[in-house]
Amino acid sequence: MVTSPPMSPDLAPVFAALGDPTRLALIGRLGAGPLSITELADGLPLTRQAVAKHLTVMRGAGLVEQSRAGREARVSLRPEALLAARDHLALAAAQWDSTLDRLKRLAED
Amino acid sequence: MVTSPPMSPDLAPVFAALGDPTRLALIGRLGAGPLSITELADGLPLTRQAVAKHLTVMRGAGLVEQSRAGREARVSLRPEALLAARDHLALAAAQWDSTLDRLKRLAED
DNA sequence: AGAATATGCAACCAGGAGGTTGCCGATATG
DNA sequence: CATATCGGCAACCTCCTGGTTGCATATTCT
Repeated sequence: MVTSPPMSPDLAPVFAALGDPTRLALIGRLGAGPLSITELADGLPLTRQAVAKHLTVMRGAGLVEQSRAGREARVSLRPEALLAARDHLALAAAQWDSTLDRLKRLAED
Repeated sequence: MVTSPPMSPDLAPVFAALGDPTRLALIGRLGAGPLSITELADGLPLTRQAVAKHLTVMRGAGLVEQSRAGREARVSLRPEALLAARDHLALAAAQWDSTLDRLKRLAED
C-alpha cells in the first residue's frame, strides 16, 4: 500500500523559486562561486533591483544565502534545499513509477 | 572545470508547475492511480474548473496526461518529467556541492 | 572631505495566475 | 425521451509577481 503523501507542501516555495528562467540563470552563475549582487546582475538584461528581488525569493526558499562584506553583499548557494528537493522528487518519482508500472501490468492482462 | 549552465531553462515550467501546493496535492492524489477531474476536485476546497486549470498547467509541463473515457477524462501521471527534473537537480546539486566544498577548503587555509 | 560604488527601500505599473460563476455540448441513466 | 452528470469554454475579478525608477544610506577610494 502506497499511502504516503509523496511530497510535503513545504517544498512548494523551493520549486516555485526554481520555476523562473531568470532565477535558474542566477543559480547557474552562482555555481562557480559566491558573487556580489551587481556582479550577478551585470550580464543580465535586468536591473540590479530586479535581481535583488529574485534573491529575496530565493533566500526565502533557502536556495541562497547572503552575507555582508563591507559595502557589498556576498551571495552564495545553499545546496541543502536543492538536495532535499531532489530527494523528495526521487522518492515520489520512484513511487509513481512503481504504481504506474503495476497499473500498466494489470492493463496488459 | 565546471563550465556551468547547470540547468536548462526548459525545466522552468516543470518546477513552476510543482511550485504550487494545490498542484502538489493533486499530484499526491494521482499517485494512487488515474482519476477523473471531478474525482480529483472532490475533496478539495476548489471548483472543478480551478482543478481543470491546474491540470492544463501540469499537462503543459508534461507532468500529467489526459485521455477520454466516455464522458469522463482520465488523468494520469507521467513520471518522465519528474525523473528528468530529479536528474538535473541531482547533477546541479553535485556540482555545487563540490564547488562549495572546494571553496570551503580554500577558506579554511 | 568629496566622489564614486554597492546596497536597500518604497512607490508604482502591467500582466499573469488562481479562482469564481454561468453556460453549453456530450454522454450515461431512469 | 428526459434528466442528471462530466467536461470544456469564456468572461470576469483580485492579488501576486516581475520589472521599473527614484532616492537614501553606507562604504571605499583619492
